[in-house]
Amino acid sequence: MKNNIKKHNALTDAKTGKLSLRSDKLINALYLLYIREGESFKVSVTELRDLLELKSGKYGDDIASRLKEIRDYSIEFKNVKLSSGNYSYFVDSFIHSFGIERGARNFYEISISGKFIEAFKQKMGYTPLDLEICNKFKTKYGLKLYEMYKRYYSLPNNEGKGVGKISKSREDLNEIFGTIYKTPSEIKRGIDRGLKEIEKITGEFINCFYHKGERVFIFSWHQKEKYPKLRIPYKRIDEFIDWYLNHHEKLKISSILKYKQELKRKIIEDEFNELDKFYRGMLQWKYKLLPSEYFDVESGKYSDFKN
DNA sequence: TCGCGTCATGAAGACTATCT
DNA sequence: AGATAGTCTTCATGACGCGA
Repeated sequence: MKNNIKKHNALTDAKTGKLSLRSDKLINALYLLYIREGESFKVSVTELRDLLELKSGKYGDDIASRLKEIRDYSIEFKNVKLSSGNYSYFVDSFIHSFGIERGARNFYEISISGKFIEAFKQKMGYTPLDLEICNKFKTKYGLKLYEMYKRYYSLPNNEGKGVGKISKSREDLNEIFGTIYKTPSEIKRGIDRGLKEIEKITGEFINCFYHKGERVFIFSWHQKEKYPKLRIPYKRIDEFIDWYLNHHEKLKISSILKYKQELKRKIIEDEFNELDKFYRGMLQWKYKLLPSEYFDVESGKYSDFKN
């Protein structure tokens, strides 16, 4: 079973740093259940234990107290628009309620606050997180930084292709971690521990240094190319497929959708033999451009152009 | 050179996970 | 449950740079 979850960015950003590490992980696990089961569900202690990848043992009391911790941890929202109305101020916590039915000690009845999730969804974007990886973290610095890294991983930036970058002030990081460090060096010690752990667990190396002038920590990392074999700009693919279908001798195609999907896959994997011929044709006839202006002989790739 | 703010560092003690 | 190793927080201290 693969426990991939999409954790909302706001949930990643939420000031959950004040919660203990296991409670933070528990939120991730509960969010997975929420996606799977809806707002209310019953879950066994054993299943939660497995989701948290804890060793076998009795965790009933421990998990119960953490559920209470999350239940009591409220977050403030300002100016949110919910289905129930517009609020200038709104306070809620992730767990709406949880209970243990008499005679069913090993089951929790949990109700997640839909309004809370809805309030979070005011913001854009989701961060895909792998619960199995998240659960390997032993330090909250590692976990919080990893969540941040995954969130910002492919964000475009000015540093040129292949590099991801994000800067955070000491105040930002104190909020993320739930700490009150007064100096960069103090917080850097935690960052270093966290980044070291990320490298150990995922093999991904993230660089971090303190920029004295701007008074921010700058995190940077190498972005792997998403489609290393693709030779034309990604955003031109659909346009090119249409061009190809319109300028190719009539094909007998039973499902145009499936045909397009397969063609796209071939283009991305660079298995489409007529790519150069037809892409050059499109450049020439549709845009009056010569491929020599946009074709890099060394890499065999076409760079993008205006229009 | 004095005062000021900023900072790095060590140390102490609290906390946590894990093993037996 | 107790021991232990590692993590985390906080504080005191002194260094550093900068402008007056």
